[in-house]
Amino acid sequence: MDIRTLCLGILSLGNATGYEIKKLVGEGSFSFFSEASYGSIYPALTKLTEEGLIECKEKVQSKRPDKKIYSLSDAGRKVLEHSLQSAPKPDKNKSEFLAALLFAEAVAPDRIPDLIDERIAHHDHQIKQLSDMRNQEDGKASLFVLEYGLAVQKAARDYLSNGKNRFNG
Amino acid sequence: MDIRTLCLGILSLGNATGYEIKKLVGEGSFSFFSEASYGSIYPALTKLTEEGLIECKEKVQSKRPDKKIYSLSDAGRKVLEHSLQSAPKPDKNKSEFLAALLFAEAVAPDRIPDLIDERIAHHDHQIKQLSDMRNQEDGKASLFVLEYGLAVQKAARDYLSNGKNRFNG
DNA sequence: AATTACATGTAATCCGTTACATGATTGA
DNA sequence: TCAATCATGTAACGGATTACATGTAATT
Repeated sequence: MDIRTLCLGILSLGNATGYEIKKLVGEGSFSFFSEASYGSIYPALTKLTEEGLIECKEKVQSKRPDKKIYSLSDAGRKVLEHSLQSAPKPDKNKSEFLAALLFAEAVAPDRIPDLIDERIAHHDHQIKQLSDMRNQEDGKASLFVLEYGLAVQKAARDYLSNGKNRFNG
Repeated sequence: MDIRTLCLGILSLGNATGYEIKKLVGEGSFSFFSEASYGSIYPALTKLTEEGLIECKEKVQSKRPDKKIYSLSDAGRKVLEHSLQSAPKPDKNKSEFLAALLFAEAVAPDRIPDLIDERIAHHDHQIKQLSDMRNQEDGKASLFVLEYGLAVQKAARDYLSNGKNRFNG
């Protein structure tokens, strides 16, 4: 999924500014399965507007910088709908943790228990974040996706805490 | 983790050619948490050799193209060891499936059950692959990582099959 | 007093994939 | 006979991040 479709999709859930989109993919409900930086979001929004797939309303603010609130147009909705007809491409998961764990066996085995403990803490943190978000989610799919994330995080944490003793002795 | 560290790490587990490294990250035990193409692997191996972090033995073959078998040098081992001391960077997970699921609610809700069924089939396939690999794994960490993958895949599949009915009615 | 949040945008740079180039051998 | 496997490598291209540029206001 390219950045353009990502923007269309996020806007299908509600109007937003570039800044807000960045927050969503950087820390919010999208952050555990997507990512993007300002350097890709802003140009994408400009281009989508030129193409008529989204619309832009400028909102002048006094105590804050002016905003550009984007919304999905009918044309954009159709394009998004069309994109969703084809099968999603397989996930891309890059995990330095798993790589480090694997490589540590040969060159730094003492490091493994720490690596796992830090990871468990990390999962706990993620689980807490997602749990907190759950109370704020609205849509069915939105909740479903968030709980998918929760289920995966919990499984990972449980696997690690049950299995870490393999490296203690 | 950059491509260089990835190569060092893979070579820490055993000697390999560029071709074999590509197979490992593309289909093998690494494929579910890492990725790389020939276009990045071969130049990386050349450069690591120039830097003395890996060594290269050319093996002339008659019925097959000649091979370059790479192995980790002592210097390379130290560099790898050092890399593993710092905390691994957080995972990067890109899932078109989750994005599609989320976006489908607004523009193509009828598509959701299919999306989920295809995903369950995909998880089943992955689980089978990983289970098959499990019997061939050797190292402790190698098995541990593979089973981590299995645990996560199973949790995802179970979550989806238990929850998909939310979108049927 | 200093940092974070708000808010947008561009240019340089990095990094990696895709496509190209080559060619024998084996299995379907 | 045709596709896939084995095997290495480069060049063009694309896409995204990082850093830069700017400035107010709220928070710590």
